Amino acid sequence: MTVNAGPGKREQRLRKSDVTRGRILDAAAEVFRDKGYPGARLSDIADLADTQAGSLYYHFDSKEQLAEEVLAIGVDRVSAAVGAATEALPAGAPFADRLSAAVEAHVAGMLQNDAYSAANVRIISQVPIDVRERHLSRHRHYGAFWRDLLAAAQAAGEIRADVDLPAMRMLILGALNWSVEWYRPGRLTPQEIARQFTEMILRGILPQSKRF
Amino acid sequence: MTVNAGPGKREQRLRKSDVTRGRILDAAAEVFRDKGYPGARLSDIADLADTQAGSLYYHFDSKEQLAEEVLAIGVDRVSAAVGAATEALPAGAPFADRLSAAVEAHVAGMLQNDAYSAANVRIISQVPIDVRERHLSRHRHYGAFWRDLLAAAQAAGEIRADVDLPAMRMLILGALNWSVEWYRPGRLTPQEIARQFTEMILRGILPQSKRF
DNA sequence: GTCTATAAAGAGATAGAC
DNA sequence: GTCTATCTCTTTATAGAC
Repeated sequence: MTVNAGPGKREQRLRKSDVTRGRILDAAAEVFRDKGYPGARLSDIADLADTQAGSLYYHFDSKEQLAEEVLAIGVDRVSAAVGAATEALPAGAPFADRLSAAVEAHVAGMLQNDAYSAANVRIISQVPIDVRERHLSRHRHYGAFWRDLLAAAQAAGEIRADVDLPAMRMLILGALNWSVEWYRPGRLTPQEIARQFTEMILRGILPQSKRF
Repeated sequence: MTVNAGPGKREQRLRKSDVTRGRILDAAAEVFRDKGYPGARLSDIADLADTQAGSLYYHFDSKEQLAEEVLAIGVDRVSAAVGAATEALPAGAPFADRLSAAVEAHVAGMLQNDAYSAANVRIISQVPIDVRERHLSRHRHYGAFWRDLLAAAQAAGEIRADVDLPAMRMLILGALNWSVEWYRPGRLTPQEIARQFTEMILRGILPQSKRF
């Protein structure tokens, strides 16, 4: 990061502009998550960020650009969290542990961290086509993490050979992403949800006696 | 159904009004599925139904009412299809068969039947609160089918006792509903997707040697 | 940098002719 | 029953004061 002479003080000091910009982005993520892209009004975002709709345009060019940044942050954060969680495991850790760590980090991103990752899954299919296209490379990057994780595991004999990996990836990510639609704080915690999901994916739900 | 003297001909004959109304509903389901509730314009729906935006109001009071009927039809149809598929099985059919039939019927509703059920999952979280509340009883009715199916199976020892049933229901329905977001005709057919999902849920993905 | 005011466009909904 | 025209309201975006 380049040193910045700054407005009076030393370097490092956050400019007021950046703070406000961040507050607006946070608000946008929350509103997008709750109302979707077309349903989110700039006035909703401004209200939540304690400013006026017109003032947003000092920091952002358009609603589209706001969505684009929320999308990027959302996938980057969940990607980083999931990557960090799996890389923290010992080198030769079994697939079951890797899956468990990845699932738990992804669920946390959806349900208990900031709103960016949940907003991402909510609005990705609703934003204008050009925004979605510019977002595609980041999206694929995260998809590749899962593809690689599963491919390595199947190659190592840790996933049955007859399991279709794309279907498995969609089952897992679908179940995780859908949690945004139904989860409300109360019964199961995000960690418990992650644990239950991981166990079902690994072992299935049949009792020993019925396994085939 | 009451006999209707009709406009000239005998009873039974579909009135022109009903045909048009149905065409508009079909169009609305498709547009809602593709653009979400706030993103769908009445002009989009009118275009697809080969009529004018203003003409919709002869058949429907408002955009909300249109959404309400699409929601109702969507859940009723998938509910009926899933119910029929499971009831077609022999009386004491094992849980694996019941689950397989239910999953296949639900996936078909999402991916290859008309657009109503897919529209339902796309807009349910986006419609005005009062629409959602009026829809709730139908939604719960379908939810109860799955709750009962899983509860009976666990009571009969066909699902491990330590599986959390609400989590299992959300895993299954999440994976199935999310297919609306990623599926494109091409590689796997809806039937193959259903089969892969069912197998993973029942058996998990570990090879025999790694099972625990 | 942020505000207020307002322009410009788009959406749902209504009116009245046919 | 459907169309065209239009009303009204909302929303994104811009302009200019402070």
